[in-house]
Amino acid sequence: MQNISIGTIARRTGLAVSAIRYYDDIGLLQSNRNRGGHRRFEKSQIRRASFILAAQRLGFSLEEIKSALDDLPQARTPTRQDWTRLSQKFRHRIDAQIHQLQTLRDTLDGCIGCGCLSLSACKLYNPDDQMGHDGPGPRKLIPPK
Amino acid sequence: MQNISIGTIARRTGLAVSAIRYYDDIGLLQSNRNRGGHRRFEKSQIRRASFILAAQRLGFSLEEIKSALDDLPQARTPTRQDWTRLSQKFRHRIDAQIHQLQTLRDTLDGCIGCGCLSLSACKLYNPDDQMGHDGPGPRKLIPPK
DNA sequence: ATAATTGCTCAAGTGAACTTGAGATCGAGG
DNA sequence: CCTCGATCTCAAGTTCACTTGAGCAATTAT
Repeated sequence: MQNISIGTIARRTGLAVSAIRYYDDIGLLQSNRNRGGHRRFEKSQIRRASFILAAQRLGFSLEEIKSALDDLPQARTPTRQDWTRLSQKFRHRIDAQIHQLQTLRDTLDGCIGCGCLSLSACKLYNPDDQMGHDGPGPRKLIPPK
Repeated sequence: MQNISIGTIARRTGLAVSAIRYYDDIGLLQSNRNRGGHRRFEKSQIRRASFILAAQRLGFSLEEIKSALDDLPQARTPTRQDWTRLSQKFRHRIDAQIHQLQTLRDTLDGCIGCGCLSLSACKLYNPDDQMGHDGPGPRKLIPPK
């Protein structure tokens, strides 16, 4: 019910105003308009925006983040419990990523020992036997599991 | 001294032929031309290409990878020692990344407990007090330390 | 009441890392 | 020798996640 401006969201989250507008356009954030046509956000959108930032840091694409946020109730303002549930999923993702990196590190240790770096069979280079990829554009850093 | 074709490099590394050409164009890989104008690669370029793939998985940009590879001797074909040195730097990077994620995870644990997810002061959302960023384009996943 | 600031839209641009397509040539197998 | 697949070049297209700019309207501060 609190009506806050796009500038306030920007200040509170560190996002650029243009980015917030973009998120609004693609439906990642929700806003209403006042009579003058300016966006008015509910306070809970700050939390949402911050979540987006945190999720990006973990390698989620906006698309993925959007579908994660779809878990939240749209009818009512999400409770702390709703967020905790989401955060816990998040934690699993972090754990998975740490695990991936550890595997990579161990494999690299092996490679340093064995000098196999040139072999295309090396696990370091073929981590998932999933080398071909799916179209143009930048490659994803750590492939969405 | 071994002359291998672009297709062979592709098969051995899993890279698309077009990607290899691209890497060649930007100087990430080196090739000579035969009389017909076709690229001929030395075998050591396979190792180089594989390294590029592995480094990408860790979040290095091609620019960064290029400068890392500049450590290798250009005069002679890199020895195993040369590669081991490079790989060890690599290992540090992995360790750093794991560490970053662990910090994030611990912070998240704290957040779940304290319910602070909405606060812009939360460390999870302001991991580096470095929220403003530097231009257009996709955000980097895990910012280059 | 008037500045100064903030916000609006819409189209176009950006950077990374490639891919796609057209049209032509090269080279290995039969 | 001929053919078919591999390669070539060059320009243009693609995706993501935004930013920039122009031109104008609404809000807020004085």
